[in-house]
Amino acid sequence: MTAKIRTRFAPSPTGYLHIGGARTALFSWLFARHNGGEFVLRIEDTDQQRSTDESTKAILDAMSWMGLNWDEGPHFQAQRVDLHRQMVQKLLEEGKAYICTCTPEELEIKRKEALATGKKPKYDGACREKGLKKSPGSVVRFRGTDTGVTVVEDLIKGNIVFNNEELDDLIIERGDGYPTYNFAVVIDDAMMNISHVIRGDDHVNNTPRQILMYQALGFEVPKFAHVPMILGSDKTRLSKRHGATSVMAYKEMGYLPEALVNYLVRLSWSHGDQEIFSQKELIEFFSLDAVGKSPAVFNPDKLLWLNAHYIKEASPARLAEEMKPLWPAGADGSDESFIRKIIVDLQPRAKTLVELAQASEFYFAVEISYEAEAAQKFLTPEVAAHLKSIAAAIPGIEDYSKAGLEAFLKNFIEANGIKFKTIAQPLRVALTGKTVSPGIDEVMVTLGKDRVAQRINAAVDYIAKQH
RNA sequence: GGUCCCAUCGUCUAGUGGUUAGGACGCUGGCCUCUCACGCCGGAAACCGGGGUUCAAACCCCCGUGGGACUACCA
Repeated sequence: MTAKIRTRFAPSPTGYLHIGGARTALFSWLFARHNGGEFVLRIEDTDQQRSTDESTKAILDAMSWMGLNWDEGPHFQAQRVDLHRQMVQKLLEEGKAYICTCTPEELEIKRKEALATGKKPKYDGACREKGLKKSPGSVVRFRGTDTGVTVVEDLIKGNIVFNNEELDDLIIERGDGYPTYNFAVVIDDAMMNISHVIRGDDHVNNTPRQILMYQALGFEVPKFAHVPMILGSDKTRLSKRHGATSVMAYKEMGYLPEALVNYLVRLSWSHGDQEIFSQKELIEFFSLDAVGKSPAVFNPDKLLWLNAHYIKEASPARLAEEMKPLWPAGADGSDESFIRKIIVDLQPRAKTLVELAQASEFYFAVEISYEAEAAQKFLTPEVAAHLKSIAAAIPGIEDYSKAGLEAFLKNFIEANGIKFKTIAQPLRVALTGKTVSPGIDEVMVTLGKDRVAQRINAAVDYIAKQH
């Protein structure tokens, strides 16, 4: 029997959850779920300077919002330093690591020199054979090998071969006594029995050194899968310059989590020609075999399209819930059936929840303010009489439904010998103040008899005043 | 500079030796129509270049070119 599949997401709490990190987390989560394995969350907070509790919370919130639930954790790496130090000690005792007293300044000078003379800017091994003892500010380095090769058997990229001589003697314990990332990550992944390390491919160059450490420590080497990065429109690493990169920023802009998830999963992953995936389908279909090797450019337009799709598909009840904090200031959200109708009217037209909220303003308005051009063009004396009689007839309509209203309007134009076009826009402006809105009948049903009659009469008054 | 990775429409991608190179976003023509959306129908749009291998290469190999990552006492 093979060991249980365990994946992890290990963000460092130095900011918000980034789109790229979220996609990596999503793949990791899907892989675990698809295989009936476990997904663990570990916060890599060994950088005491930059890590904050606020960031940790923000990352957890974003994960939850996206529905990426974890089975274990969050573990905090900083709480495990005793363990890390024990392992450092073990390597030291076995001669697989050594003390180094080179200062960052010295190293920086050597690096620059090497670069200037066209040599490799790697650690020169100055302290390697000195057999130094621990001293204030000294660091511990992992002793590498100068011969042989290390091959990374990557589940996405295939085998990658590294010459060991290219690999630095990495610092594994810093001057402040804290472990460095490359060491802590190995210890933690090994001790947490992570079977598959799924992470961004910016880590591939670290992997051979990590493999050497697994071996030095006598740990089993996990499987690796390095997922390609997400790039901005100019094909450089996605950053703020390309727009919002924080997951929660998309929530605030009115995106549904399933839209973001669906969008992100299709970056470097595909399942034939399918574009729309439910979470269930994702878990069913996801496979690392179908993850591509090349980086993907983040395309906000497609994400927006997916969001519009999911808004259309969402149940009005669900949207009513999502919309609660978003309605325009002063809007009365207590009338549930009114809210529901507004949502149904606007659903096919809104690309984001924020857009839906903006488009809803006229429904709630106590008094309609007309767009100047709209009023000038459509609220004219010619249509005043028609509007007046429609307003007068509203209370008497028995079947006040979309169908009933259609019949009423049809009847009305025929009786008056006019085209529907003659009164459509004037009615729209009277009811909404704008020339663009959901269908007249839909708006009338949603607004209800009283508001409709009142608004049309207000328009009639307006016309009288203007002319 | 060194090491490593990558390369099909503008973008996300399907494709694993023989296809009219398919789908999606965006763009665009039309239909629907009370406006705007939605929806439907149609269109333009790609195999980075050069060498091989082969009867046959988008697919395999090599070399270029281009892009990216890493090269910290960050993760």
